[in-house]
Amino acid sequence: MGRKPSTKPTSFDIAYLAGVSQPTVSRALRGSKSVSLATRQRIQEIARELNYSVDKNASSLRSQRSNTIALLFFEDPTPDESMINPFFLAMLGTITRHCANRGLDLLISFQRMEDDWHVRYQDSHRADGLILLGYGDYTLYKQRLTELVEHGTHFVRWGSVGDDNIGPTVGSDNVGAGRLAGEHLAAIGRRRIAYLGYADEHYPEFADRFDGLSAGLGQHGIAVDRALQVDAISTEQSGYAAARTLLERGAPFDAIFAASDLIAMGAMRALTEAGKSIPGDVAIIGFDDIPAASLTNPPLSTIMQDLRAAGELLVETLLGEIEDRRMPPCTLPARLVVRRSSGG
Amino acid sequence: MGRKPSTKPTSFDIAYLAGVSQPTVSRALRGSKSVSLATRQRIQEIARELNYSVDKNASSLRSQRSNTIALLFFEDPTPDESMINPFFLAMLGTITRHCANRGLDLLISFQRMEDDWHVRYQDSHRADGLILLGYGDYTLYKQRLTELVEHGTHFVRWGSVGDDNIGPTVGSDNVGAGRLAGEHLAAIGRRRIAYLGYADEHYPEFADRFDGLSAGLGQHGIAVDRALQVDAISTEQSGYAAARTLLERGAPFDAIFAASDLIAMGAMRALTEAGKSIPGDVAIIGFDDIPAASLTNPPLSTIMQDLRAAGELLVETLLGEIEDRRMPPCTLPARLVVRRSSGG
DNA sequence: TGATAGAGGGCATACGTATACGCATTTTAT
DNA sequence: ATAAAATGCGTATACGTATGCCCTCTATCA
Repeated sequence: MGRKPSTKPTSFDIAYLAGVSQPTVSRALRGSKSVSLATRQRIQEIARELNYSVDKNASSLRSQRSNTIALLFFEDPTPDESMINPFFLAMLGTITRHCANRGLDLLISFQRMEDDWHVRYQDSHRADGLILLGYGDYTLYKQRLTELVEHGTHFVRWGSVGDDNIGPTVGSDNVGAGRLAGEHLAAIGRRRIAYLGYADEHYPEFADRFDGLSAGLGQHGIAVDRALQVDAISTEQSGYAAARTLLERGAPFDAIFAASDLIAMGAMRALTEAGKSIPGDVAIIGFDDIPAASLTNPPLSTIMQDLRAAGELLVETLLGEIEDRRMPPCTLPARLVVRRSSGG
Repeated sequence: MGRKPSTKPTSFDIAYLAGVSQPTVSRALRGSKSVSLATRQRIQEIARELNYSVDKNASSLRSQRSNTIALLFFEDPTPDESMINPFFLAMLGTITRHCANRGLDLLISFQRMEDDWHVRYQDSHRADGLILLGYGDYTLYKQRLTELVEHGTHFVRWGSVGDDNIGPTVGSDNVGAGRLAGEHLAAIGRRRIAYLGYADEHYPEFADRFDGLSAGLGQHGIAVDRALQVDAISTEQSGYAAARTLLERGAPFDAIFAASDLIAMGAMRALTEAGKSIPGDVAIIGFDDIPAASLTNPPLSTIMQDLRAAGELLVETLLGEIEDRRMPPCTLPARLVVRRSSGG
């Protein structure tokens, strides 16, 4: 049945019909001022009639610009290979949308850390730049980032915004967000606050959140007890394990600030199993506001990041890198969402 | 022939170093048998040393094949624009992975139904074909699919596999899955089974599930009461509304089969508000096994589709279209996952 | 021995667009 | 009035690869 009857029209076909040269067609379709308005309109009209569309490969080859960016995930390997942190999946939505607004195509890959991202994407001219997402062990991928910088690859990453960033970085104000959590927990009368999540250089974002928590509690005269901090990465399993460790340590606590919602959800499971009531015995606050956060029992208080702004800023920052107009580092505000898990 | 080491190496540079012609380099790198093994290896070695990578644009332009496919979402507009059904997000994972295995790049867009997909992707040679995902109103996008077919666009869609498919379609055995649900509910002693979800041509997958349910119940001598069927689309809000409608109708029921997990979750909220116990008063089964399904209270029984096979089959079927070796339609088996919401 | 085939690789060219440059023809400035 | 600048467009070419065709050389076979 219905095969393409005629061959795809080119700019030469349009040129012929319009009685001009091919370069004029090219200029007209890109809206160049050096083609008279009348000619431009005539050409665009013909293009529309022919259902013409610019060949992306030829265009990119000639202009050395693909108007495409690649989105890559940089996460610690998990047992369930195909699981991506829901938070980043949500960010995917805002990124695709903003790319569409800017006329960019988006290439995505869920492959874990690879040696040759720059080769696979930038060097082959598939993409003009990369967006790197994920909560991964920073000490592990620092090296890789350094290589990207040295190679001159254009990229931007989501992470902790600080002075020692390797490459341009976009992220939330994790310290401020941690402070919000601390102040809220203090305000509802909690005094012995546990923190589940790494608090060191392996996960700088988590460390920032911990620092913010300390600061927030400090304002209320509460000191953080290091015995109430347990390392965890951003998975439900890890959160569960961390909470069990916390319980086994025996030090009393009446609240938990988890470095991510997945951790918080794992902790809730452990607490429930241990017969603790939430928020009666232990108030809990998570981080990210993933869709599942409002479905837990009780619904989880959490920190909501500005996904929309994040997506836009990532894309804009990357475009800045590509077009050689570096943007100043900046950090996005986050909001506290109080639900029942912290006695809202 | 002095080449500046600073600029990106081309196949000519390699040819010069290897003392052969550029076409030979091209052949060697693609593993052509018409280049001797020795020459091939020498060329590949040089390419590695130079960190050479084939220019994707030039390659695609010349060969008229981009080795890229585009993934597009076809869903009913929701108030929250950036939300994509979690089920399809999960499928995204298996699709990206299989694309990677096949050496394909994946372009994604969350834009809703557009008029010019074929123009934007296939006609411009950005992609060799399209994958269409989403639970959308079939009567609305039928027309669009027909246009794609007439235009000769290569695509495959996820949906209800039947005889009257417009374009190649891949999907689960929705009828069989519905039957599983029906048999299970009958087996645990339920007799008055409600169905939440469209059951007509607007949502053929949902209709298949309903038909399967009827068949499954029929085997146990139970007839479905049309008064216990309420239309719903795949959102939590719609599920909530449908359950409220069901309650208001007043007809007694002791089980609900929801056409999707989101619908089921909305229904659970409505039932809980109405003071019904789950599964005591009403057993519930959903469909999709989204991550949140195991987090509800009680955990939701559901139908698990084979996401891995789905991703692979979508990609392979599309490749079949592109390479002009059409694959026979086939349907994927689904499993029942019993959790507490159906008294497991 | 001459005809033949296959292996290995070069030559020329096409893919479709964008852009530096040049050249008339106007318009503006002097 | 004339030089200078602007307008509007054509000419020529480059982007980097893949492929059809042809040639050479050796091995094979009758």
